[in-house]
Amino acid sequence: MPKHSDEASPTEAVHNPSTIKDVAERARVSTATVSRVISGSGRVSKRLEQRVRNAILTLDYRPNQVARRLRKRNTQIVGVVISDIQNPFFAALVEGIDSILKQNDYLLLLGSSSENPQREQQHLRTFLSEVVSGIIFATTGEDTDIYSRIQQEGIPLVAVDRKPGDFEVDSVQVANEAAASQAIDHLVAEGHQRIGLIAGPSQLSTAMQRLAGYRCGLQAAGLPIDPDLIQGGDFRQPSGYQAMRRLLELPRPPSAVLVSNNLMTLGALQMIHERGLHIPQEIALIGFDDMPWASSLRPALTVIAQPVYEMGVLAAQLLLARIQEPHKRIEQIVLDTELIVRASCWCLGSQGTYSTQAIEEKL
Amino acid sequence: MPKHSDEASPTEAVHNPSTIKDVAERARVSTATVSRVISGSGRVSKRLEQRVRNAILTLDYRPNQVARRLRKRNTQIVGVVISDIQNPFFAALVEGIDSILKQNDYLLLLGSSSENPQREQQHLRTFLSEVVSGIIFATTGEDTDIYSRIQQEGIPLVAVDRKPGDFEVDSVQVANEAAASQAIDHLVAEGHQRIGLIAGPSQLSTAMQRLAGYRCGLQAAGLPIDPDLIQGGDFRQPSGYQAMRRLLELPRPPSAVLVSNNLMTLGALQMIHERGLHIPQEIALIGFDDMPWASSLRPALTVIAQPVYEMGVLAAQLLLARIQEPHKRIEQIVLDTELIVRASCWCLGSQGTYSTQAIEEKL
DNA sequence: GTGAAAGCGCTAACAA
DNA sequence: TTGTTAGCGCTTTCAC
Repeated sequence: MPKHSDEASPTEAVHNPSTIKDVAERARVSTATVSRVISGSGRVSKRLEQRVRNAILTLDYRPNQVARRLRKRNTQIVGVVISDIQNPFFAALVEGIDSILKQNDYLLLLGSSSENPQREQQHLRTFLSEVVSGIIFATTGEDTDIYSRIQQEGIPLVAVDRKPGDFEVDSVQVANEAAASQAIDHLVAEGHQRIGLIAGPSQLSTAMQRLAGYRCGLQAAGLPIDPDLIQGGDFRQPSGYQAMRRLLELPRPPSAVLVSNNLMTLGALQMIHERGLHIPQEIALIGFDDMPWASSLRPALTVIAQPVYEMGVLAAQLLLARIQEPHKRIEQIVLDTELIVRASCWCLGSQGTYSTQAIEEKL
Repeated sequence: MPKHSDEASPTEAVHNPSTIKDVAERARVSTATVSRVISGSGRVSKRLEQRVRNAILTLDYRPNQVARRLRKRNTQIVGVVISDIQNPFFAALVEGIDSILKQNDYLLLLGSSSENPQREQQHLRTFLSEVVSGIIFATTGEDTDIYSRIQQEGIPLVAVDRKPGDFEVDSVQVANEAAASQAIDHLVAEGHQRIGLIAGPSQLSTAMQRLAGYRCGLQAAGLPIDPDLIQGGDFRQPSGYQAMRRLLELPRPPSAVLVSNNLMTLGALQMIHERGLHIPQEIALIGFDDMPWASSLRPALTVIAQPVYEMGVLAAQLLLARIQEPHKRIEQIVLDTELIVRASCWCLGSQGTYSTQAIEEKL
């Protein structure tokens, strides 16, 4: 008697993966039952369930996510646009996001904008075409239009790291202004009077907030704000190099410099080394973002550490929460930074009296 | 007379994106025609095409990729498994891959294995469920079984950076052995006699090839191979730190060390600084992989630079070629590295007689 | 508890 | 050149 209608070659299957129908036939049940077993929803008798599981195993069946996604309302895909995955900051951010998404069986689709609004838009369009369940973005800072349009279409959105201007979204960022002003405080306490800033592009909230913090810190210390001491960059390495050059070529160069992001710090270091200047004796340095290499430098770099990974985690959690509950109140999370004092920010005056070793990060 | 059967509210659409059917109705054509216009395949009269394009514009229609993917044979998704996106090496690799995929309208799905075969397998299963068109992988080095199974299912595969043992696949890697032995040659030429190696995990082809190159280089110079001078690491930063410690604590420590990868170099540097040793006078150093921070170090780091981005590009091209032509001959690409001599590898004897500036990378 | 059947949005035969 | 139609593999009413 027929065991089961095992049409087609049973073991020879070369390419076509088995489908839910194959499983159903082999287990002598309907596809609906197979689906129920897989998803765990709906009651299925032990007996049938076992038959289905066996069939799945012997056929090495893997549900086709593409088909499932088409059928279901929620695609379980999240789009993430950042500026550059080669920047360790964003790499860590993405890992944080991914850890949460993975836990919740979401897929992460990544797009790099290279700080180019056009590319950013293109990625967003791709995401919409992929019918993502939500989007996390570090805006390039130009138009908030596209975001509000996306939001109006009912697609959950979370801004991370940077805040788009006047636009109301769930967001996770860092207390940039406080961070920068704290760094200035520290430098002032070390005796520095002429403190330079390598600033970032004006369309980025982070850059502007850090600039504000710099100003604020100087004012609090009763120090003048000398526009010459503020040199702009674009958050990339070469611009840090150039900006540091301009600072060093000033008639009265600064004795300490705060750099607004990690890549520009690298550039600034290069310039300092090229000039043969000694850190921190001739020029003290504080950078934004702690990086794996910061403590391998000599002298080790004092940095404003951001809880990057955590930002990613929170952003993802915020997004998932919004997906679950589209009309919940908007949340704006602001995280604190930590000034990690290493060796690059002493100043001549206080040298020796100040033990950086003691304060050294307890990593 | 009816302009067109514009059922449902025209402008109020809140969430549901418009479908190909909406476009078809608005343009008073069949969905097939719309499809033809979108894909550019099949002849469509100018008149209808214009109507369709108008409809697409006014409805802000975006094709649903999920549906399209289900229907088409080729999903145009490529899965990529690497060990860690936070490692700049892999970040650059992924960018290289992505650049080609993007050009060809492929989507990149990323998975990090963290050098954990289990996680690698899990990502591969995900890829299969997503019905990817192909997979690019930097193997964790354990089982080649799963890969041959995937290959047998007819899914194109490309190995990148690392080669899985005895398994025949398209691959892109670097001439690791030659690279390491070249570095040793250089150190020997600088007068070093005791040269240490911080090696990598034995299951990775890259680590083994670099070890072989180290041995080969010493032998070529007629130097003995002292097992004490070979300290193992796991390609992560802390293990480089530990390994360097073991080397420095040797009764007769090395005067120069070659480190098998970038992260361990960072760890090694930390240890060297902690001991207050001077590079290169007291210990010379050459690292694998050039990194943005390598030239911001003081002294700038001598490295074996790998054409990482290019590796990614080639891997992606190989994969696309294999997708197009599944039965073409297997290609194994091996790229050359470049020893970039900076300041970390002089030795006392030759100091001053050797101009690293001149050889400095012409970046 | 289980199955039949409709259909997610799209493409690709096949007709006309 | 254009339209009709049949699914891609899955989930989900809706009956039984």
